[in-house]
Amino acid sequence: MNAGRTARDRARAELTREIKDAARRQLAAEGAERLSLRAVSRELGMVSSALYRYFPSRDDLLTALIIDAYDALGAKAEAAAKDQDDPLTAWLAVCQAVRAWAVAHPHEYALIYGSPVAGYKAPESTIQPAGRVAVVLLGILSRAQDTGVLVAPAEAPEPLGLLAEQLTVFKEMAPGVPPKVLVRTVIAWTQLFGMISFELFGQLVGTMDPADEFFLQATSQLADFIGLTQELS
Amino acid sequence: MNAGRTARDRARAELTREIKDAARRQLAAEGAERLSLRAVSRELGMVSSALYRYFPSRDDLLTALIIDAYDALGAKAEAAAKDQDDPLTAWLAVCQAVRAWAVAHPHEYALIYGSPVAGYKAPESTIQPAGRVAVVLLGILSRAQDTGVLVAPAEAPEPLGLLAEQLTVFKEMAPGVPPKVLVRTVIAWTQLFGMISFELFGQLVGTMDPADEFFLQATSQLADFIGLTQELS
DNA sequence: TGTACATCAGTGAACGCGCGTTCACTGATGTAC
DNA sequence: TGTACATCAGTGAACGCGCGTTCACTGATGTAC
Repeated sequence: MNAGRTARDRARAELTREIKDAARRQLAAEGAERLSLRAVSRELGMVSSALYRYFPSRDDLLTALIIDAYDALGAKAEAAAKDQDDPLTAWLAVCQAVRAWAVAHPHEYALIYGSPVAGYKAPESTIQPAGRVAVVLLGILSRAQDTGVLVAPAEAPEPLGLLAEQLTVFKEMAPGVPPKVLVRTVIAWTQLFGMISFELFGQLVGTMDPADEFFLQATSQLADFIGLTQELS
Repeated sequence: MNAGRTARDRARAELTREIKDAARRQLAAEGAERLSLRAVSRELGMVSSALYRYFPSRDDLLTALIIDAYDALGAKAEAAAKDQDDPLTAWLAVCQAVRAWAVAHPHEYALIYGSPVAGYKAPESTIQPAGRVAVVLLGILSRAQDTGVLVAPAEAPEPLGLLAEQLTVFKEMAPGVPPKVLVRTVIAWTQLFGMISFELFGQLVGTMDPADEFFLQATSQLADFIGLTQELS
């Protein structure tokens, strides 16, 4: 049926996609700061004002790219988690998947996890896609808890006060997981992206570069840190 | 005497400083991408071409700002370390100092630890200042080793292969510290900046923001992770 | 101490560039009857 | 099925802006004798 989908609608959807693709190519080549509507329109053989039929401003195009980037990364993370039954293996697979995507799309990674773009204020619509990787990680924890392979480290301190309150969101997403493990998960989460940022932004050059072994070692130790143990088979 | 220091020399040194200060103010207000020679010259009441007597290009001005930022941060870290005898306390103090500087100078932080500036290639002269914080952290480890408060965690795996080789640089800077502790130190190092970047770049909004307690908790656990124990008094 | 020359700082105009956004327009596509 | 009107996509010109960098210049500061 395709109810109500006219040729115009289809053309519009396709061109919207083409614009985003061209913008993404520029992003990959030049970085977010250099992304310009005029250059995108040039690549598409259109006049620059025509883009305003599709995106009301440069910022809106940026927002679309940001959401797409979060979604692309989130999808990779979700796929990696789904392929693995064992939580520990899943954890490592997700970390690898996140890094692999980042290495393959450094400018898109920088767009979402690097310094904020000058003069750009991320709208609310980016919040949900931004959380997808965290949701995946918490899901793994939750599963580990259910299957009994999550062994809360005895030496981890119990979070108190504000810190305990701030965990509320995570508690709902990973019910049953002890608060002290949740704190460590947040630590591991920041660690994961910290390493990737250091690698991509050149801080490891001269030391841990290439970072493959270091990354594997670090994410393994992190899994241990949060209490993910080997499945008893 | 001031041998050979003419009035011209002094004027030159002062104006160079004023240019950098004005540039830093713009950096703080607008971010690195928006930093422009013309705006700097305007603020100083000079004509834009006059700046070329001081910096041969915009990139050279950027390089100067980058080096200054690394040096400012490095100085804070060194000062924090020097004020503390106990390695564990020193570790926490350095982490706090690094974060405090970053929070106070978010755009300078972004300049050195955020996404690379488009079209800018950092020259070699930035490498040494960039390493100062790492040197401080390794120094603390070294001191802890000497005073016997460094207890290498039994469960930490021994690094092998490439990873072990990549530690060479660190081994020289912290002689005697076991390789497996060095690996964890690098992990902690990336963790430190990962958390700060997440905080400054807005990834913690809605969860761990404000991050004071989380940061303190995380850096404490990191100290434990690398094997820094309480001084026996 | 005084003079002649060299060095340097800052000026002002110009070059050539790219950008985001607006606006009145033409022609094609869609909708209601 | 055909017609009348409304909606939309894309054009082309223009506005107003800011940028980095070059260059020939004038006047002040420094140096050698």
